[in-house]
Amino acid sequence: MRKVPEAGEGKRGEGGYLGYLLRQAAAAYRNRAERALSDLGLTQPQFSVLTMVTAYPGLSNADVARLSLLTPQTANVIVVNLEKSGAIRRTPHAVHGRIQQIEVTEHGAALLAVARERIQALEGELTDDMPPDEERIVRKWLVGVAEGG
Amino acid sequence: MRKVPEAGEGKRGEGGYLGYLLRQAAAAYRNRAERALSDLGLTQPQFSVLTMVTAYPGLSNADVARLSLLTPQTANVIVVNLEKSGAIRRTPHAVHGRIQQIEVTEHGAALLAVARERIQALEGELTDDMPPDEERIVRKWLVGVAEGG
DNA sequence: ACGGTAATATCAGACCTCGGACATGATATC
DNA sequence: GATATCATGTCCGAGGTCTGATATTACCGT
Repeated sequence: MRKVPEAGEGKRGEGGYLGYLLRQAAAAYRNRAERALSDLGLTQPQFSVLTMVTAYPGLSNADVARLSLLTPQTANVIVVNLEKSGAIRRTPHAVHGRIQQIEVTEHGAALLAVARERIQALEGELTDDMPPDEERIVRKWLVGVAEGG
Repeated sequence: MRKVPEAGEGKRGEGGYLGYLLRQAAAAYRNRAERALSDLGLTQPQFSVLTMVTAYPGLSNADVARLSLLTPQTANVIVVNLEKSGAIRRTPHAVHGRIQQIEVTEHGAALLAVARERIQALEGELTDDMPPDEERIVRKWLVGVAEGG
């Protein structure tokens, strides 16, 4: 056979590109999250938007996009899929004719309650064997990267 | 107006879900990377695969999938797009009739040379104002998450 | 030699994500 | 009041990522 490194090794160990490690870590966590939510028919972004809309009822699609740091198009896809599955409802704004206000349905609230528990369990695994000061360092770094620093 | 948190704030500050922070950090970095490579017609995953194939010529699509921790289908999409743009070439394996071996073209090598510099500049920004021991903590955490721990 | 198992490539469908484009409605400027 | 500007929602296209499914080819045990 050819001499090829092991899966996950090569340039992908702790010495590789940080951007590469970041992408793989995010993909791996996303996989776990979606597997944990698959029987609920929820994806990770849908869980995220559902959480947000529950916390702040009446958001518009554009609001969701801004809060999620997503584009309006992307937010729209997620919102449409959540609406299709009956987790949320959209009604035209009373005053501003063009705005569609988003509300969580009872079905959506029930879904979120179950999903939240599972995600929090996964969250715990992320910091299981890590001292609090290290977790603080990781959080600070992630926020810094997200903000573009 | 309604009382709605600022973009990037709310549950998304340093106190929010780690999984959420991870997803946003990865998305933000990916955006920066793709903007840096956009005039080359390369995406972040394409850069990644191109780097890998350059390091280990003759890989098959299945090899790339294993090394990247991706599914063969996903790897195929990236490889097909790289082939379409002329950065790589696929030739049937001399012995194993079904395997398609991947090679970097001269065009691809030139592309990679330019792209690598830009990505390394971005890499530097990721650790700019961070002491080495913190970087080590972050790297260790990312690898742990990617490995499913 | 044969038949089962594994590996490879690939098709189809779904979702997330972006950039570009456009129409409509709200607001500000003159 | 007319016009410019901006916000909103939405359509289209491209790329990446997954599951599920299928055809072909290589390998191996009997």
